[in-house]
Formats: sequence, structure tokens, C-alpha cells
Amino acid sequence: MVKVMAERSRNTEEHILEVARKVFMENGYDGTSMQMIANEAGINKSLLHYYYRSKDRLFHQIFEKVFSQFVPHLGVIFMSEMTLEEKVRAFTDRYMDVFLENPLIPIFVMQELSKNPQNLAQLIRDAGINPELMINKITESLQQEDIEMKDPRHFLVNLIGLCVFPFAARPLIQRMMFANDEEAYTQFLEQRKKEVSDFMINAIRKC
Amino acid sequence: MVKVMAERSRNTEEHILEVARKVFMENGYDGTSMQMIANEAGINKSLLHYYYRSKDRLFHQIFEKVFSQFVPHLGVIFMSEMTLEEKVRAFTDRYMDVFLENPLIPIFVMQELSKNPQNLAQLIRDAGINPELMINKITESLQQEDIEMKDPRHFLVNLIGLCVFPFAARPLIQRMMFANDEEAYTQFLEQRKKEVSDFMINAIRKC
DNA sequence: GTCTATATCGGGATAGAC
DNA sequence: GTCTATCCCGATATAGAC
Repeated sequence: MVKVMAERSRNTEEHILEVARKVFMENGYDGTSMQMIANEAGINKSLLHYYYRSKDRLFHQIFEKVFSQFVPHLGVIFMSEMTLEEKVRAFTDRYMDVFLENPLIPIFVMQELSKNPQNLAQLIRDAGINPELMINKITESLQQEDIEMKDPRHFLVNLIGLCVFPFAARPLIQRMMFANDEEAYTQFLEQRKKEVSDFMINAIRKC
Repeated sequence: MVKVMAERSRNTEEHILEVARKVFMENGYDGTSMQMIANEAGINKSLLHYYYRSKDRLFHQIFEKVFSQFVPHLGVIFMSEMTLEEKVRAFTDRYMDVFLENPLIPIFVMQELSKNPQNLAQLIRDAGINPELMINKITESLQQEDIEMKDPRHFLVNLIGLCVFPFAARPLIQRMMFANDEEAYTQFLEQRKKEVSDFMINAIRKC
């Protein structure tokens, strides 16, 4: 208790951000009230407004922080000079690791995705992601490597989908297929890094 | 206008259900108010309560209806005596057709998925879906057909994910990769039925 | 900076007239 | 069955004391 208070006094503003991040990620924007955040932070509502002016501004600050934590790497990997197989492995490893450490990100982002797609798209562009260029890069790989696919856009959607979906639908899948055993499902996700890579590569390998 | 009124008088109860379904699917549970539904239906809030007692009951009635519209087929296909390849093709065709006709279903379900997983899981079981049995069926296929995979559970998650994800993340993907062109993206999804089947089958074919 | 008190609004829900 | 009027609550946000 003493320690908590000490830490809080040291920097209330940051403390609020940490707490709010947790609460927002667990309950979504509509599902959390300023009161909930204030309680969790051990302060009152007014102080939230003092630091962040409105619920909206507080939320967006958090959202952009979460976002920038995992998006930028995407472009870097795909614009690099690795082979496509290496890219696939690097991507799944990187992404699923981020999500394994922060399993609520996919659900959190998905929830906002349908409400503010234009804002989201802008954030992605600001992070330096350019789908056109990524598509071109993949097309180049097709000519140089022993692989084939009909449309790189499907390939990209497949890759992202396979990484994100098991986190986004986790509450359901874990319940239905793993008797709601948290650890068992985490292990399943851990295996899945290799599983998805292999699956993707098998699917596009000529044979 | 006259026609609308006539139809409404004929059966207000059903009319409410139709309107509420649309509004709920477009805005999610938290994003819609009883006032919005009443306005859209051309009646007032009290009447909503008269017919459905509460927002919650109205919502669940709609949700279960939407759900039963696409879930039950899943089990039937996978418990049938088709080859695994046939099952994959039947599944993607069937599912993506349902979603193409009703593109908001995946987002709608996803939104509830994180809030009421236990309710959702129960609905699925009530629809006769048993993941255990489906897994067993897939394992049987492995011995009889010229395919291989490490873990049928990953296979199942992959299949569902590849079908659902492009609809769930549509607002973002359409914007980023298709200049927000609705028609172009619909066409992309249409192609995708074959694309996903081929992709899945390639990935598990021995070679 | 942090608190209490309060303003203001919109939500779901109910009572009661017709 | 459908309406108007109203209740009650919880939400965001602000005013102002300390």
C-alpha cells in the first residue's frame, strides 16, 4: 500500500495511463467507465479529466501506444531482402510473440476496427506500412524462388489471419476445444508459431 | 410510406425484430440504444419494452437467430462421409456464401465473443457441434487419404480463421488494399472461396 | 495537483391514459 | 396495442475549495 502510494505520487500521469490501458483492453471502450479507471488507479474521476481532458483523448492515446508496439515491424520484415520463406517465419515468430506477451491486443484492436477504420488505416500508414509495395515485393519473390500462388493479396490476408484469429477468437476456441484450460491453449499458441509457418510455406511450394 | 405503415400494422412484433437486427448488427450491443431502434422502426421506446421486456432479451433473441443461421451446417459437413478435401471445399463454399450474403455476421459475432464466451459456447453445443468428434473424424481421414498434418486442431483453426478473418477485418483490409472499393473487395471475397480451399489442400497434401 | 460537489445528459425501464 | 410522461440511474464533464 505504501509502495503503491509512493509510486503513484511519483508520477500520477503515467500511473493513470498504465491502469487505463489495462482496463480499456479488458473491457473495450464502451465497456469501461471513467469511474472504473479511477477506482482501479486509486484516485477519482476529476483527476482523469485533469490529465487527459476526456475519455476519448485518454483512450486514443492508449490505443496509439498499443498500436505502435506491434505494427511497424510488419513493414520492415516484408520490405527486407529475405526470401519469402524467411519473411514468413520472421513474421509469424515476431507477431505471435507480441501477442503471446499481450494476448488482448487482437481483440482490443478488432473492437475498434469496425468503429474507426479510417483512423486505424491512417495509423498504419503513419507507421510506414504500404501494402502496394509489400505486394510488389512478394511478386518479385515469386519469380526468383521455387514457389507459386495466384494472388499475393490472398497470401497476405492468409498470413495475417492465421496469426491473429486464434487470439481474437480465443475465448471461444479455448472453451470449446481446450476445456477452457488457459495453459493448454497458451501451449497450443506457442506450437502454432512453427505450425503456421510450415503451413504457409507448404501451401505455396511447387511440387 | 403507406406501404410501410401497412406492413408495420400487420405485424409490429416482427417488424421490430427485423429493424433491431439491422441496427444491432451495424452498431453492436453497446453501440445501439433502444431509442435508435425505435426511431428506425417508426415507433417509440415503450413499444419495444412491451414486446420484448428489455434490451437484453431483444438482443439475445436476435443473436440466437443469427447464430442458428450459419452454425449448424458446420457439424453436418464435418461429420459426413466426404473425403477431407471435399469437406474443405464444402465448408468454405457454404460459409463464405453465408457471409457474402450477410457480411456483418462475423463482426457481430466477434464483438459478442469476448463478452459472453460461455453463452456462445453453449449455443454452439446446442447446435450439435462437438469439436472432439470433428477432430476424430479428421484424424481418420489422415489414415485413409494422401495427406498429412501435425495436429488437426491447428487445421480446424486455420480453416475457420481463413474464412472468417477477411470479413472480420474487412473495414481495414478493404481500405488499405482496395482503396475502400466495396465491389472490388466483394469480388476478392468471391474468388477467395476457391483460393482458401486450394490453399488448405495444398498445405496438407503429401509431395 | 487533488479533492468534493454538482451540472447535464442519455440510457433503460415503468405507469397510466387512450 | 400504442402513446406520453416520468422515474431512476449512471455516464461524462466541470466548478470551485483546499
